[in-house]
Amino acid sequence: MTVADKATPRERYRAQVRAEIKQRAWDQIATAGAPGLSLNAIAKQMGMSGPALYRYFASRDELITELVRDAYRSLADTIRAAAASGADLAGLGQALRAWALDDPQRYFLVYGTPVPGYHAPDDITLIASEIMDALLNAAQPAGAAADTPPDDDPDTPLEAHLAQHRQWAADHPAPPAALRRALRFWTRLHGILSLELAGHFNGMGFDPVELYESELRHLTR
Amino acid sequence: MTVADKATPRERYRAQVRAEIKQRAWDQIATAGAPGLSLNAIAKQMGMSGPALYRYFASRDELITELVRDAYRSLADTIRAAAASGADLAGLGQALRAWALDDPQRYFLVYGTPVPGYHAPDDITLIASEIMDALLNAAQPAGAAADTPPDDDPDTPLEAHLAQHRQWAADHPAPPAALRRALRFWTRLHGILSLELAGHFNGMGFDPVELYESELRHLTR
DNA sequence: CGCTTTCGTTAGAAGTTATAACTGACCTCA
DNA sequence: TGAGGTCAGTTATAACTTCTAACGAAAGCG
Repeated sequence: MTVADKATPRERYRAQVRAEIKQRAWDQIATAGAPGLSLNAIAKQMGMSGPALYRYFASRDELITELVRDAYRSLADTIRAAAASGADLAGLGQALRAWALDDPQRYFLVYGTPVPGYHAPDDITLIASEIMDALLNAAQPAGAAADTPPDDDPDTPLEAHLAQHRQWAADHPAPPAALRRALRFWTRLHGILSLELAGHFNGMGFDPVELYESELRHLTR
Repeated sequence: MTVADKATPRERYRAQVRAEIKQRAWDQIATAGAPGLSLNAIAKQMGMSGPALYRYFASRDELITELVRDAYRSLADTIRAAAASGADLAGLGQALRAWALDDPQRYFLVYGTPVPGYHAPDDITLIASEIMDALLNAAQPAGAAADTPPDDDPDTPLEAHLAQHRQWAADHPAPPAALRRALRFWTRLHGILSLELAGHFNGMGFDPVELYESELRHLTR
């Protein structure tokens, strides 16, 4: 019994139409990118005339914001699910890559070029910090200081800085080394994924997955 | 004596108008991003009516492609200039960061979200490989195998793969270790810059430059 | 059954890119 | 110096886009 079943017929219909709009929006974005999204085209595809869509989304921006929210939510769920099934940092890396390759434009909706004026709603930044939280959890291994610390490249100046500037991890007990590790995980993997999905490796001849795996090895050694 | 001086008055005028169009296009992109670029608005700003611009650029896409080309050219020149003045890999990293921060939207024009259908002209990919070349030069230190190899994190599987898949560096004598180093330089620094310029570090409290410098230290240690 | 809410419609305003046809100025060349 | 061609910029127009306003009709609720 899903949520939709519990609502009035009108609400069910409304939810269904909204879902179809979003689905077709995803299709358009996948083939033409976010700037190629056209409300009019969606309406025509659905057999209704332009302005009808404004009953469901106040503006084109609101629709896109909704898609961004869903993309963030999807990524957060993917990461959390991987973490819940016992994946270590390397496992999270694999999950992240699979999620990115599954729908490149969805990845770019989250991590792509921002519109200068745009400011994400609070609930989206909340999801972002949820992702960060999962990363921080995985960044401090189970037997933390017990056995020989299998650390990747430590960096005292950076850790000193992070120790004093950790608003983003204020409510997380991770030590500076884990903060550093989580940040590197994020930035390094995003660097590869972003360039790969944008096609900057095309024609170079090597397989990006080798580079990705190599970075994962170093991050978790 | 610049190129403009040698041309006919008509060509000089034409070049000047083209330059002014591009300048205003940059201004628009800086404040509204690439999707916010409007040919009509530029024409009005310049005191002429819409279609006049089509004498100078065949389409909006052609104008943007021209801007992308200039952005690539600017980056390549910046990197080459740094390399020519004796900068090592870390120095190139500093130059790259300065260039990116100087005009974030210009950076995104090169490394931002791609339009799915778009394929860059050959001369642009040529500039890209020119950048890669400068990176490869700096990635193999002066006294390469002479003294104790001050290597960052080696990775045999990755280097083995790169040794056999080096089309992108076919005409460059750099050893696999240098290929790996150049690739990591590129992807890691882009990862940080991309997230920083997109504002993903906003409100986290730490200074991205610390992370950037830390990565540079590890890449060049 | 009647009232109200909501959905979808058409009409229209204000934009956009881009093309076609025309005018007028400049530049070259005889 | 005059004639012709080239080229810049114009207006008009088509085909789009987002989005608002006003209206009709259908569906749900008391």
